[in-house]
Amino acid sequence: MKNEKAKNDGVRVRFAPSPTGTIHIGNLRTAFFAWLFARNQKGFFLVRVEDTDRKRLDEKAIKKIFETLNWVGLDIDEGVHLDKSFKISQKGNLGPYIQSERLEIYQKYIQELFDKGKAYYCFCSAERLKKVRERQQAQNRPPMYDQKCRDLAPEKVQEKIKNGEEYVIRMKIPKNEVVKFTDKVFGDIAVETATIDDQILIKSDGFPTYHFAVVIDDHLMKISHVIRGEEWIPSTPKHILLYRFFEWKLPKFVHLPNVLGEDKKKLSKRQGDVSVEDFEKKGYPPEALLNFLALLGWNPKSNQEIMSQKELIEKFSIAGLHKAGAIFNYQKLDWISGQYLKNKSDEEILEKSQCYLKEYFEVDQLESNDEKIKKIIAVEKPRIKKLSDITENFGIYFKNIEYQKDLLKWKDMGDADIKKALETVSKIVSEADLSSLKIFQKTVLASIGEARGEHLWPLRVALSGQEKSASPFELAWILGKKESLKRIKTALEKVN
RNA sequence: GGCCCCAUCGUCUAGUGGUUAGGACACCAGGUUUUCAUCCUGGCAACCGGGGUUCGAUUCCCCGUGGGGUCACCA
Repeated sequence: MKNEKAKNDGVRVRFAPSPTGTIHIGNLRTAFFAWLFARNQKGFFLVRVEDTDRKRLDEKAIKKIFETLNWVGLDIDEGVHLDKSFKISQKGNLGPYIQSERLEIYQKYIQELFDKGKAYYCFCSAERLKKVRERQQAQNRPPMYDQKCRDLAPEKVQEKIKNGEEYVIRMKIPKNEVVKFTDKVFGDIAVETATIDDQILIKSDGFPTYHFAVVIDDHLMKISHVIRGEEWIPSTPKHILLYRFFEWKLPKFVHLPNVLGEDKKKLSKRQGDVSVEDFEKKGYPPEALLNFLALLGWNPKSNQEIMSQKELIEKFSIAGLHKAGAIFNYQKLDWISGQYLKNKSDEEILEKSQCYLKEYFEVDQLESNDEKIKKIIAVEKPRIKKLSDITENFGIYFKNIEYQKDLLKWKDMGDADIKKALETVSKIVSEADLSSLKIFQKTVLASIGEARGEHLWPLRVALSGQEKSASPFELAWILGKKESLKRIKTALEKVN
């Protein structure tokens, strides 16, 4: 092993995705912060799969989730991951790390709760529960379980079970207590138990709910810091009560402020692309996405915003976390992404753009245009924000261009002036060496002397047909002498 | 509705009991020997409101307002 540095066993954090869909951009941020914290502290980053919702389970989701994790490059120390042959596998001594494989464990601990008188069977039907809630809401009271089964006589319970009645197992929330805890981000939080529902721990299908499984697993897997979204703050007291019932040591709680959409609501599908896959498809470099995400709700206490992963790890600290929710700003993402792209080699961009190129070209076209595409990348690089932008201007280079004659006009030039300018540049191009962009540019500039705009503008329009484009030198360099001369000729025909 | 949380430029944020309230994105203007992009320079732009504590509050406390989250056999 290369990593001979001793790890800090005191810091163990986990990312616990649910295989009900793809990874949400907000979840990725949570995972990234957990990962940064683990790496900063030389601790452990684990991944656990929370697949206790059998109804919403999506078999394909698991694979996708781990492919996404792979794409962004968050390496794990323990738990579930994709092995070298891209198969889902697990590593570590405290497994299994997939909750559906831990059912006996939950059984054991629910029994302990029964023994301690902290849990009870509940036979209430879903319909009854719904009615109770509706009645409460009609009275403007908080919807809560009315505790009908909480004090059922043991004989009665046995009888119902014997009769095959369906049941769930609920936790007995103590009455008239105040649960207090200190969140590393939000500070002290206190909640009265009277406002906490008798939470279901085991569902009628025998699977645990999140609230139960998360406490058992976090404890058994020696999680030191529970890092998750702020939407979990209201249920944290339930978890704390469970820790108390079991007499287990509490982990530290680190709740992260939400990532919001433009409407200031928790980012969701309604606001556009929220799946990490969407950003991958658009060609945002993963490092750029991560860099952007890191800046949402956290700041490095310096003015530097573009940071390598190494710098991010060095600078990360929970103290730098902000409390207020942060709106996801696409313009800033684009700027950061553009910064990363600008610093990439042409070769890397070419390699990573293959999927977009294949979308644009037939296979044989792709090969024959190889040299030209490389030149386009060199020229368009500072113009793109994400890799999928690369084919956006391909029309100029690979298709016939169309434009109005007037576009050729620079300032107050007349047709005769344009004609003269085009004839001049045509001659220059026909005699120039186009193999080197630099030399070509020098040659042209030297030939036209002071009269730049009146030569370069018509030339550029003749070559691009666009109001905005790369420089005429770059265009000619990409198009080649033959095509360039042909386009200039076409332009001349317009003014003749 | 109950409970919980939050509040600095449009957005992401820094910051302090006394500052010209700082940076970044976006936007605007100028420059970078034609346009666009890149790059550089400059500009616009914020402490939610009311009380209190204090010599002095954007900062500390209270109330209000606004926003958000949560109250499932989903996580």
